[in-house]
Amino acid sequence: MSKVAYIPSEIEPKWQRRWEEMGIYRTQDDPSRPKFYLLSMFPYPSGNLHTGHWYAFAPADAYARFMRMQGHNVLFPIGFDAFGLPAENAAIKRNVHPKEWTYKNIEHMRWQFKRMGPSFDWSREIITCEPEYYRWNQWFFLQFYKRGLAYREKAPVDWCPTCNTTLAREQVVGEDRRCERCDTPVIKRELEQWKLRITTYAEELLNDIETLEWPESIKVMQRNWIGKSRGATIRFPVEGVDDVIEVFTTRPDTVYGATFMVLAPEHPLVEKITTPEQREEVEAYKYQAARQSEIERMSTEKEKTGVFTGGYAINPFTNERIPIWIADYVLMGYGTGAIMAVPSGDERDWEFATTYNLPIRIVVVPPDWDGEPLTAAYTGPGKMVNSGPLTGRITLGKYWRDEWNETLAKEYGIELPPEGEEAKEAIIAHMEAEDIGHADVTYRLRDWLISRQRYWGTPIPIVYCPTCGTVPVPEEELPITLPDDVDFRPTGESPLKFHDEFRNTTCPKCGGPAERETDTMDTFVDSSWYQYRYLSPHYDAGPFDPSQTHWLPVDQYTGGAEHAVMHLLYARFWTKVMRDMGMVDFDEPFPRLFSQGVILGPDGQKMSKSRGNVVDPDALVDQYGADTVRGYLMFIGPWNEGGPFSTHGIEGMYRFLNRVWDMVLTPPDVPSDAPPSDEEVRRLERRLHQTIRDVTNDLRQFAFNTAIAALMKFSNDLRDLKKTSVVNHPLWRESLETFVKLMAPLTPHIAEELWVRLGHEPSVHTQSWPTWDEERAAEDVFELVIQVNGKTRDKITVPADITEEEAKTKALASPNVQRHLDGKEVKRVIYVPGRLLNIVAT
RNA sequence: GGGCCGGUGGCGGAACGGUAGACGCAGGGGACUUAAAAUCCCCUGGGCAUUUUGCCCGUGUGGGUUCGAAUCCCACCCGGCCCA
Repeated sequence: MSKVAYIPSEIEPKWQRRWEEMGIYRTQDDPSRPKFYLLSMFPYPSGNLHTGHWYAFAPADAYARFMRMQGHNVLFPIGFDAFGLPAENAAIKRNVHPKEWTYKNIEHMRWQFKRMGPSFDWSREIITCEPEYYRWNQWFFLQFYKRGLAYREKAPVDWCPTCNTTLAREQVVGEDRRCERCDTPVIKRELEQWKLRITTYAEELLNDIETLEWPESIKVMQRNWIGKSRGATIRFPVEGVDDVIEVFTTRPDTVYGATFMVLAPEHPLVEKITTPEQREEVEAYKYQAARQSEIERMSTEKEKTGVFTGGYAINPFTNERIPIWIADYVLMGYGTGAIMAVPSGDERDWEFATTYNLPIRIVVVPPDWDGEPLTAAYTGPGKMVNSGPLTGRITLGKYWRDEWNETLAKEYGIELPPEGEEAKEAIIAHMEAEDIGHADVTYRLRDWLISRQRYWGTPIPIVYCPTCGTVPVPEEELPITLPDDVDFRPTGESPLKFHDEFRNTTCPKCGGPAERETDTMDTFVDSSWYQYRYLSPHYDAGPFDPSQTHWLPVDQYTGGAEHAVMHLLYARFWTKVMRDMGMVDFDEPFPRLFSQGVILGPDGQKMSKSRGNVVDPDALVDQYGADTVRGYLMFIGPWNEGGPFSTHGIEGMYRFLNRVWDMVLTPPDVPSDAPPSDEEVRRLERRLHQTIRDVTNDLRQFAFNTAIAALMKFSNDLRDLKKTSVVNHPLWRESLETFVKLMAPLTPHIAEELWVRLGHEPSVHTQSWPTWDEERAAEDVFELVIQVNGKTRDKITVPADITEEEAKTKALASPNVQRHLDGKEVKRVIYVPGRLLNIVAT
């Protein structure tokens, strides 16, 4: 008997071509089926679709195919996040135009994608560097501007004095923060920058997190990133200067312990306050602080440094003179850029006070305080001391009334004071009455700085006119297109700055000569709304066709955890603004998010060229075919966990597909007149229905690994049964066909080929998903585990419908059970139907 | 320092509070072959005992809850990620 060999390189390209010709993945409106919008984060066109991309897209594709077979009208689009720095670096280093570089990469990646056999609707492809796409970035910018959500202000940026340009964060390298191009130490510089007012939505962005079906870890990251703090803003008069320092504190209750103040080095009042004697020292400190990143400045590991300005403030509660210092652990961008320092109630202030010998006054003591001096800051709840009218009150410390619970009460031995009596509540009421300060909330979240001094991005549609000032470009003039004929300078400065034709324009308002903004937009703008563009990628009357909104919102979003904060937060913000503009009627763009894990090299380390552990999917496709690669990646383990790629393990998947091929196509070696036994038919039927059930339930929850295991197990059973006369029963063929349908989402090419070779018309992918019958899946017997005192002493096969009484009788009849019960008295018997019987005896 | 996630055979990993180790890899034995590869069949957590029936240990560590814990609770150790 001749066997047909499984040769993926012959069947895969064939089906990829046929599917495209047949247009089976072209998504059309179809009110008869429930819609399902599945989106995977689109890739940056780096030029190579690596294993990580496969790990992101292959399982997502399997899910798309599964949902389609389950009767959904699935929208599963793809595109490229095509603006960004690498293209520009290639231009500078290798003298290729960013556009050329980008499109060549896209072309190659399309080819790589198609070899994976994904069911993308390519007709909806979007490329963000196309004017027809970024035109709408500009349009959105203008709407934001109109609504006061886009504004320009001076903002500190990393600046390289040699290259004479600002640097993106990733271009600043090393611990001592040098320019990646010329190795010059980078400094902070103030530049006029465009920002989007995401902070307006801080509270909503925070509150709506709880409505999202997202991985808990990502939700936590977003909450932390937004970083809401409750407290109070207090005004401290400055001695000898007609000015006040506003501070935000989360611990207004400790104000009587404020023994000095600290300003951020960039604080505008520093100039005014600094005395002539201190000036030189202050200036030197400001310079070195400007060189550090915020992460370094905020690090608790780092020793606290600072200098005295020579100035004094008045504590409005104690009327004491307290010295004003500057220190880099205070950031200008957070709160008011100034703090009241309470060493006894804040760890960093304690450290600073100790270093510079500043006074420490205890104002809160633990409930069980023994009167000994404290050796560290105490931030917990306790009793107020040395605090004027607050003395003797209870403070909840860093907690607020609504965060307080019994566990905390027990832990600290503190009873919740009546409303308004707690120290923080009392002092806030007092300062509001005296007009010294007020209750306040701050967020760690800052406005989104979108200006980039780069060429390869969306031009910001603004014109600067000497007469009219800042003028938005009228919508009808969009898009402002990027000129192609630009010179890239080795200094890295944006070529737009030197492109006269682009830069020089006329004022839309007065018609006089004016200059265009030459900054371009952060590429996170492109990805903040791309999910809407897929609805109508070439629509030219708006970002998307309003008649297509029935697809929204995205039903399932998938992507890597590296976008947990920035992209996902910006996209949420964008959608909320669009909602307020009346463009969409929901609050969240991605109600459900699945975050895939990271695929590691065979050594368990992150894949990288330097480690030499990179697995090349193209080579694997050549060797085993795409189905094997897809199947293996899904089989490794839970999708959200990632894991090491085993070059041995993939062999197992290849062998499995070969066995399936052989099982379906090689005729059984059983006489065709042998009658099948009822028992064998029943066994086949049971396993068939169990497998449909298991695979379906697994795929529903992205458990691709166990879905494949269930298929493997069934194929093992089928190959056993193939040796029996059950192959002469019609159920045999039905089982093979069902098997092929069940594997279709996971390994689409081999499934299609087998489907057709079984005598059907293509495509298996348009078939409906098999259903199971719980009764047919049911076992008629099970193995009853008999335990004595929780230890398994026997296992007996019993009918599924055995009664508790019968089970007990049989259990007690077991010799091994009797042996273990010898001399003991049976106290009780626990019976778990279908599982076990536990005899408790003493 | 805080938060989140994880720790199960030689390896990747399974396991509604109910037989720990499904499925696969690697390994061992056998069949087929002149031989090898491929393929097929069997075995494979550790230990003890053994003719079988069997017994003990075992899911990072130590406690707890429970008839019963990989699973729930507490403390700790280790690894990863995020925030400081």
